[in-house]
Amino acid sequence: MNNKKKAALEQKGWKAGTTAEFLGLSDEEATYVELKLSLALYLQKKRRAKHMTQDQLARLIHSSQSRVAKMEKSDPTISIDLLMKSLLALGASRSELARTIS
Amino acid sequence: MNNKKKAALEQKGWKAGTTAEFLGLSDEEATYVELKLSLALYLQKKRRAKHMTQDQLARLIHSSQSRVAKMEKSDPTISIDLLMKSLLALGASRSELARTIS
DNA sequence: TAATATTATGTCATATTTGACATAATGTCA
DNA sequence: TGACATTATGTCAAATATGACATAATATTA
Repeated sequence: MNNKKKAALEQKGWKAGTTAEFLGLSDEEATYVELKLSLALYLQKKRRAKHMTQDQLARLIHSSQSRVAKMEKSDPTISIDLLMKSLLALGASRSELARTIS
Repeated sequence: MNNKKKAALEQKGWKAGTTAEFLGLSDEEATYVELKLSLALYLQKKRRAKHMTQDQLARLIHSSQSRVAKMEKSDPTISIDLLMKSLLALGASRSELARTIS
C-alpha cells in the first residue's frame, strides 16, 4: 500500500498496515506464513500446468482432495513438509523449491 | 563414490551405491532427506557462528536442548517446519533459506 | 587427570498434522 | 437453465511431531 492511500485511510479512522501488523505477527512469523503461501501458490500453479485436478494430485501423493485444497489455500493445518513433499512428487527440483522460497 | 572404488567394493562382495539405494528411497524421498539435512547442518553452522549453545538456542525458540540436538542431527522426528522456524528465529532471511535449499 | 560444560539419545504425555469422509460452494458446458 | 465436474470447508480418529525430562556420551578446561 502506498503512503498516499495509507494516509487517506487513516484520515477515515482506519489504521492501515501490513498483514503482519494486523494479525499481530512477529517478523519471523510473518516470513514463515508468507513463505508457506508461496509454496502453496506454486503447488497450484504446477498442478494446473500439468492439467491435473486436485483429486488426481491427491492420488499421486496418497492423500485426499480436501487436503490438496487446503494445501493450495495454505491452511494452518498444513505443514511445509507436506507442501514440499507434494512439490517433489510433481517433479520439482531443489533449485525449483529454492526459487519458490526466495 | 567413483567407479573405481565402487568396483573394488563390489569385488569384495559389497553392493556399492547411493544412500538412496541403500535405504531403498525413491528419488523424491532422497531429495527430501537431503534437503532436510542441508537445513540441519546450516542451523548448526548459524548457531555456532553466534557462539550459542544448544541450550541457549532452545530457550530462544521455546524448545529444549534435546530437540535442538535432534534438529542438528536431522532426526526423523524433526519437521522442516521446525527447522525453518528455528532458522528464522536465528535471523535467517528467505533468500538465506533458499540458498540453503538449492 | 578430574571437574565441568556441552551435546546425544531414549522415552513420555500432549499437541499438531494427517488422510478420509460428508457436504457445501463454485465452475463448466450442453 | 440444469447436469456434472471441480474445488472449498468442517470434522473425526489415527499418525506424527512436540517439549520436557533423565541420563549417557563427548568435549573443554583447570
